[in-house]
Amino acid sequence: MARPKQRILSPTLIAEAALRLVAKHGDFTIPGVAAALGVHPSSLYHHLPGGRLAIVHRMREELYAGIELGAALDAERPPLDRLRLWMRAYRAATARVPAVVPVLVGAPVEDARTLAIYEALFVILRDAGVPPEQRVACSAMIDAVVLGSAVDAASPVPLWLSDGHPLPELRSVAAPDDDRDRALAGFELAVEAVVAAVRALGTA
Amino acid sequence: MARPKQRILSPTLIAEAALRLVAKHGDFTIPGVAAALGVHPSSLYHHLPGGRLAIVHRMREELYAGIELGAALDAERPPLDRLRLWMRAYRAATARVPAVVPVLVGAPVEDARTLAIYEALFVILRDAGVPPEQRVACSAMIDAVVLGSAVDAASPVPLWLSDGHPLPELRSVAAPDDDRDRALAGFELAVEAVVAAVRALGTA
DNA sequence: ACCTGAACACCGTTCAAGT
DNA sequence: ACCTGAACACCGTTCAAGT
Repeated sequence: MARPKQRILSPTLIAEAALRLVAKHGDFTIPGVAAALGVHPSSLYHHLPGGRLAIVHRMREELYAGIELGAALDAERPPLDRLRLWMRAYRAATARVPAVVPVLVGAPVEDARTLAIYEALFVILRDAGVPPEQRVACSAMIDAVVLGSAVDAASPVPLWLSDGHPLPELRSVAAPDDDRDRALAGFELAVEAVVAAVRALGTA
Repeated sequence: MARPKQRILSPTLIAEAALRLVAKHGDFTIPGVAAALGVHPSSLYHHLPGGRLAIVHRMREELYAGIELGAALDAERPPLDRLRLWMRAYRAATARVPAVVPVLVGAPVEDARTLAIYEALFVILRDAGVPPEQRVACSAMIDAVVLGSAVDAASPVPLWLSDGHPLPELRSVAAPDDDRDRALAGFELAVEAVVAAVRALGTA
């Protein structure tokens, strides 16, 4: 059975399997992905010769494939509205598999799909009047807020809050936060903070 | 030479060696740390029985040992001023070894030193009038901004900006940004955005 | 073209053995 | 108490061999 009758692998299948593993265990391994697909580890290299890094690239592409930029690209809308839409869409896509963020951080953005998303952000920043020299720093801030919020929404109460520490203020907030809505509220708060910062940059 | 005349290892030495490796190569390994200290990998386990995770905990502690909270704890000062000081101190400490952020993200905060830093943040948020249910989300936002900025300040121009992509807005900002000052300006911008958000939360 | 199976270098961890 | 050295399970990757 050296060669099967019909294809049993593809870059997409590999990336999806890896995403499932990350969603379940917080990380993935080559043998793990292979096992999930009923195949030997070395088989993966025929479809993604770049090895582990190539898989990570594909995971990002897969994750952001479903993103709906639509209205965020509409030049008729006010730029700050488009910024809100962009942040929400990006966050929602990330929040589907929040555990993937630490995995993605290790690899640079290279795929066309994700680059197009950032291109849209830079168009928005331009239209909002942000000076060119500030746009990279600005996008980094936005990135941090969006990815940070996505991770936060999925993580349970931080460990340092869960048992009796001698730090009164940390303890006092330990009780709540099983709530998904609250994380979302935190995100919307951050969105408005970012919008205010961008507005300030655009009018200065 | 099964046992040396005088101690050649300690948790602090191990953590410092690991930090140096991360600063240089972006990551560390147990054999790497051992080699840097002129010792065998298994020796490390006598000082940090928790293995790799314990080393990461110690690295965080070491990194934040030098942090100067001072004025950020001064109850006389306006809370929002203290928030600014807190963010700058936290960011400066992180920026000493920015490459460590991806390593730290993988391990929960458990050491007393770092917990005390977060305790201070929660005191500031309380004094600023942020309702208890919002404080965790709020601290996550602040975390994302601070750590994101620290990483950003040390990374070169993003890869996706460095060569000719067919994405005009991304290309148009490719030129600048060898500058450390600009990243700092981006951070100060983020600080003011966060301060505005916290102020809004505190007065609502 | 596509999967197997053996092989290699490497990492994290354990543990008996030395002093 | 503290370091050695051998050992084990595991991971990422390569490559000749099969169909």
